[in-house]
Amino acid sequence: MVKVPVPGKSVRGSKSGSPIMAMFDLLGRRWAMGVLWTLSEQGPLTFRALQDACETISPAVLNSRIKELRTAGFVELGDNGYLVTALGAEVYEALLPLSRVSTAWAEAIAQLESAETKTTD
Amino acid sequence: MVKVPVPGKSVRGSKSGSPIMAMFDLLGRRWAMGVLWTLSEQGPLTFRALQDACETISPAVLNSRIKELRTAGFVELGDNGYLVTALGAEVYEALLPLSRVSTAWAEAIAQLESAETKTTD
DNA sequence: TAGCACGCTATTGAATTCGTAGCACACTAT
DNA sequence: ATAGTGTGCTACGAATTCAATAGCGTGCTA
Repeated sequence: MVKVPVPGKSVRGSKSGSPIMAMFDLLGRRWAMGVLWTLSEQGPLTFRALQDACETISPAVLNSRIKELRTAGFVELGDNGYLVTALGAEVYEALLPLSRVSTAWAEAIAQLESAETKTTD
Repeated sequence: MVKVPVPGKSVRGSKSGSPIMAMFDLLGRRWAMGVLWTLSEQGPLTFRALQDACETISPAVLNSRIKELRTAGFVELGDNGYLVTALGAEVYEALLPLSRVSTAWAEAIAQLESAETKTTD
């Protein structure tokens, strides 16, 4: 039995189960976004290939996340391994802006650190 | 001492600390996205107001998330309570597409359930 | 001095995650 | 048939994280 957040049911952050809060509950778990991201970028991957791609994920957690993402309808198991569904691809697309911001974030931090080195310019 | 993922350092999913993986590590924690979302939508909120807005978050976790989000530079404490920074606002904007997808997701699930009721149309 | 609201911490127990080992199954080559 | 390999996946104990509640220290008001 897997406990997966579903929009419409009570989830963390919303007793009414507003879709965005259900999404946050589902994706706000360790590795959830990373697995979806990796699977979207590196095409169909077997369980072990996916595990390798995630570098440090344990099979237990990977299995949990896969079950959750499959229940949510974001991921499915094909002949060549796991792959994202059409809906999962949409989620991936929705994550792209976050990637852009993360780059800006990294640059902001890099500047902060170089500023520290020269005692605040 | 707070352990916050930072792009460039080793984070979950990437030893090299790729920005997106650092972002996933930071936002992929319980309530992280929910707090940022709530704060972005409901303007400056005091600690307790924010806690109420999140319905079921405990002060310990809220405090942790706030510290992490402040360290990341997404949130700051102003005169009228906590509010998102410019960078935090960008993250919120980047989360908007996810909100749209979550609605589509909710509709897909609603259809699945009504389909179940009438034994697959 | 007694309330009260603020941000926040301490504590204890539950839930989640981690890391490792290994199972059951299928396919292949010997 | 038997050994080897790769598959998805599970079990287990330890470590980490989270939850729920109580309460601290401060500043304000009366």
